[in-house]
Amino acid sequence: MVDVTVTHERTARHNSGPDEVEERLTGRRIVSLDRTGKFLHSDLDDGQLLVAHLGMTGRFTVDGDDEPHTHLRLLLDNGHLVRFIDPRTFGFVAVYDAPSSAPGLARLGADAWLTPPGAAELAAALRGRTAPIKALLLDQGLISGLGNIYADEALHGAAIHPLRPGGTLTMTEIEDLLEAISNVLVSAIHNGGTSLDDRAYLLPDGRAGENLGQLHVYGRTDQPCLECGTPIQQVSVRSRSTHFCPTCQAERQ
DNA sequence: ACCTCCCTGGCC
DNA sequence: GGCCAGGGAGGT
Repeated sequence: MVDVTVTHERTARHNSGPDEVEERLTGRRIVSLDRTGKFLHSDLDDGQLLVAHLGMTGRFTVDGDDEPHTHLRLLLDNGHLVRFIDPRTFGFVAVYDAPSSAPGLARLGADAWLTPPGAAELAAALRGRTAPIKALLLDQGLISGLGNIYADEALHGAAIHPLRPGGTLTMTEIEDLLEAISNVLVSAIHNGGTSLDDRAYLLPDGRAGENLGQLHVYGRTDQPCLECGTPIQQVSVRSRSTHFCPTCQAERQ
C-alpha cells in the first residue's frame, strides 16, 4: 500500500483514529485475503492484521468512481485504487497487532459456509441456552456469517419457530437447521446474493444479486407461505424484524 | 445475558 | 417530520 487515506473518524473507530490506520498500513504489503463470518481479514507483511467489516452498507471498489461516502482509499503499488464506501458507517477498517486483540473476530463461532459445525458440536453449544434460537443465530458467537435475512430463511427451512429457546432444540431439529443453513447459503450464493430495494449490496460489477425472489419468509409479511399458504407473520426478536410461518414453524411440535 | 447506541437514505 | 432498516460494540 503506497498511499493510505482515511477520511472518516468512525471508519477508524477501532484504532485511535484515521492517523493510526494510515500510519500502520502505509508501506505494508497485504499477504493474504480471508473471511470469517462477516469479518474480512488480511495478514500484513509485518505481522499486523488488517480487519474490515462492511456493516450494513459498506463495500469495497477497485478502480471505481469517486462516490459519496468514500471513507478510505488504498493506493496499491500495482496502481490500483481500492475504495471503502459506507454511507451509514456501521462498517470499519482496523489494524491490530494480533487476532486476539480484534474485538468480535476473536469471539466468532465457526463460519456457517466454510467450516460449519457438526450437529453434536452445535448441540453442545446450545445446551442450556434460553435465548430464542433466532437471537442465537444472529449472535455470531455460535455460528458466524448469518444475518437477519438468512437466519429467518434457515429457521423456516428447518421448520423451527424463531422464539424457541436454543437449548430446547432436538438433535433432529439441529440437524435440520444445519442442512437448512447450507441450503439457504448455497441458493443465495448461486443467485448472486440478496440485493434489497436499497441496493446497499450489489455484485462487484454493479449488478443486483437476484436472491430476493427466492426468499420464503423475509420481507413477505402477510403474504402466503409458499409451503402451506398461511400468511407469513412478522414479529420483533431482540429488536430485529423476524419473519416466519406460524403453521410450518409451530411453537411446539 | 441483556439493552442501547451508532448512522443515513428512503419512504410514509 | 418521523420511523425504519440492520451489524456489532460496549456497558450494565
